[in-house]
Amino acid sequence: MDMEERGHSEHPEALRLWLRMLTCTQLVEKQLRTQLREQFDTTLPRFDLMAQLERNPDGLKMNELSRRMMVTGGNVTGITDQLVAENLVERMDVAGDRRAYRVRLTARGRKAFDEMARQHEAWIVTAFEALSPREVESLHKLLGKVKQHHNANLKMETA
Amino acid sequence: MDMEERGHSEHPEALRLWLRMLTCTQLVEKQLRTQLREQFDTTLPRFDLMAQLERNPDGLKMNELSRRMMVTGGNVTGITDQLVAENLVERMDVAGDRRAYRVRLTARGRKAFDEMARQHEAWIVTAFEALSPREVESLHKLLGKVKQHHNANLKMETA
DNA sequence: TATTGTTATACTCTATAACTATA
DNA sequence: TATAGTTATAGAGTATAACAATA
Repeated sequence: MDMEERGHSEHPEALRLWLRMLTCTQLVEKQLRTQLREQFDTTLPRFDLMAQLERNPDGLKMNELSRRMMVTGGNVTGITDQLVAENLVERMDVAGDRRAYRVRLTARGRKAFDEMARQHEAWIVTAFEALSPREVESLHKLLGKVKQHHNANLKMETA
Repeated sequence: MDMEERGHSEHPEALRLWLRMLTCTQLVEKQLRTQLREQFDTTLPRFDLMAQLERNPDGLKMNELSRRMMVTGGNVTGITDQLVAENLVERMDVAGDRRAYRVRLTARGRKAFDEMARQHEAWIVTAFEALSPREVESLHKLLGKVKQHHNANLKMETA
């Protein structure tokens, strides 16, 4: 039927779960990309970067953006360049460190983002409307365990 | 902290859930890509294609692969070409339709895939080991609702 | 020396559309 | 005309590594 056919034939439960999770994420993500492109002529990474800045009105340094978006620095430079060219974000000097910038939304960027975010939220609500509030909470909690476990493992490797 | 900072400031529950789900998927997927590349010099789409064939020993037509992998036909051609060049899959003629092929694993491909699938399975089991069997089942079921709802919506649009 | 950020580059993945050949 | 598959192209998305400026 779809991606869930992937994997080894023994198909333990964790594998089945992963394939289904991947399918769901891809379904939603594909829809988001299409709609962001069609309705706002933008992309998911651009939306992500602006979303990070919306939550940090004082701006974020490039390396902070890089870490939060989980991509390498060079990519953040590229996306930021685009958004600066469209006057949606701006690079501010950081007092005391002439190497660094603080990137933040412009007034125009904030306005543009608010509009996109409203739509984005509606798309997401629709995508999960089959679940009751309790189920949404339950799913969120279970995924929290997965995430926490992953981060714990990362720390062990780094240490 | 990470991607979950994305989104509108009101952050209804569905949005929080989506951001967490996206984070989890990306964490696992990034790890899979890295390990597939380092240990087997391959990629996720190549692995996906072979996994589809492993579950269909008689092979699949190009358009069937395209649908199951959720990508367009041209891409399947490209990935198949690579795998054919490495003698991991082969294109068989379809009796009665000279336009179509049936793609299937070669003996070498099956052997290579089995090895990868074993590792892949172990990675996935590790990724979800924070969850009890009951929790895995619960997560699987909840995501099933999301998937089903999405497919139901698709059908309505098509009809 | 280490860090911040940029540049340059290359590759994977993807969609679109035009194309060939069969049906 | 419609379908199976390919080709060509363009763009998104990403990682790597070399680099400049500053700490």
